[in-house]
Amino acid sequence: MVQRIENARERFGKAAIELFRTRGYASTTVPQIAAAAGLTERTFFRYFIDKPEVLFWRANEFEAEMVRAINQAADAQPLDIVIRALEAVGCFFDDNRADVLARQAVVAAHVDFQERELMKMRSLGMAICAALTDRSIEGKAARMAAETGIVIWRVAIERWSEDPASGFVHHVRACTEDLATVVTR
Amino acid sequence: MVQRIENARERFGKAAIELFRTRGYASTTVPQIAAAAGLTERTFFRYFIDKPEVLFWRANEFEAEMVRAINQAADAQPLDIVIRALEAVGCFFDDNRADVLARQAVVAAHVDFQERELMKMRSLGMAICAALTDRSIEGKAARMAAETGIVIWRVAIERWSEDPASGFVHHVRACTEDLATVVTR
DNA sequence: TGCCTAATTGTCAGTCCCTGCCAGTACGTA
DNA sequence: TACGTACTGGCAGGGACTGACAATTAGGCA
Repeated sequence: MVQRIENARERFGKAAIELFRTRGYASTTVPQIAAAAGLTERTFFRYFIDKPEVLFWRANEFEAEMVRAINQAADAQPLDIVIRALEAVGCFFDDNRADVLARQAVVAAHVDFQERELMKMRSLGMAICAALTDRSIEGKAARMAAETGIVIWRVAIERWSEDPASGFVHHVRACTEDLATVVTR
Repeated sequence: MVQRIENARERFGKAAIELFRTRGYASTTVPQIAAAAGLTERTFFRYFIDKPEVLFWRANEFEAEMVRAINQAADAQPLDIVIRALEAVGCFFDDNRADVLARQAVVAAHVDFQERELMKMRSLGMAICAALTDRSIEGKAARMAAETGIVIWRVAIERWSEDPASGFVHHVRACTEDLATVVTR
């Protein structure tokens, strides 16, 4: 009766995004997701701390990649290190454009997901800041570079979503330019 | 038996922050908050869309003040307009330091509140961006100035909380300096 | 082969958040 | 008086989430 399931996390994730897309977030219950994945509600809550987390567990892996990219980057000004790391990791978007857009559509349609996405962004910013200070970059500069990097990241993703022609790196650089223009006056 | 209550929102708010502070967020139930406020659970959910919102309903008033300050500001570069508005509105912090710190301690201690705070920040950023474009500031510059303003705002509040000596405006200006240093390299 | 342990899943009961619905009360207006 | 509007209480119920315990599987070891 009880048998071990391979890739339970992925199965929950795929079932959830499909149900959220077709029926909406609020009218999809956790038991429904579990049934579609061939598991139970109780098991769902063993893999995810709550309902929205089912769409965000990959973000943790992404954060680790960003930290690794910062550690491996050549010495430079703080913000340049962050931007290079963004460019290095961001190729994922160009390679998986369809999946990313589908997930973004679901996230954009439900407040619960937007809240969670903001928390992941915050976590990413703190991780970037910590990685910079580990490179013996002064605290205030590290913090500002991390926060600025998150802003560039967010706006670049937004523009990239609406522009099928240009790659992600292009938008990162364009955003950096716009930011510099606004800040230096 | 049923009598109209004056300032129900404020009563809920005060009762909630006191209970959250003493017993913690998770172990404080909505019926407990309602009882402490002399009202019922059902009425609580008529004033607040959910449990965390009881600590954030003032943020909406604050956002309106920011928009007003931007509308009334003299012509200048986009980011300067935002920063002047922050300085104009931010005196509230110096005037209510004790209350602000008490509320911040509760928010910092519970994830639910941090999520909600990030959403309010996002909403504030969008409102600032809209107010700037209403002043016929170009879209990309408005967006970047708004996002940058939010970063300055967040970091300035953080530093202000830990520094009883300096006023809020001082930290806004210091953050702006740090940001310019990081961006211009 | 058989036993033991750890890890995973299912089952069940229970708490809390939040909502819909109906009834009761206060207040203003005609 | 009659009526409408706004506010509140009470009750029932669904859905999110947790704790405790049982059942199954996988793997190590004698």
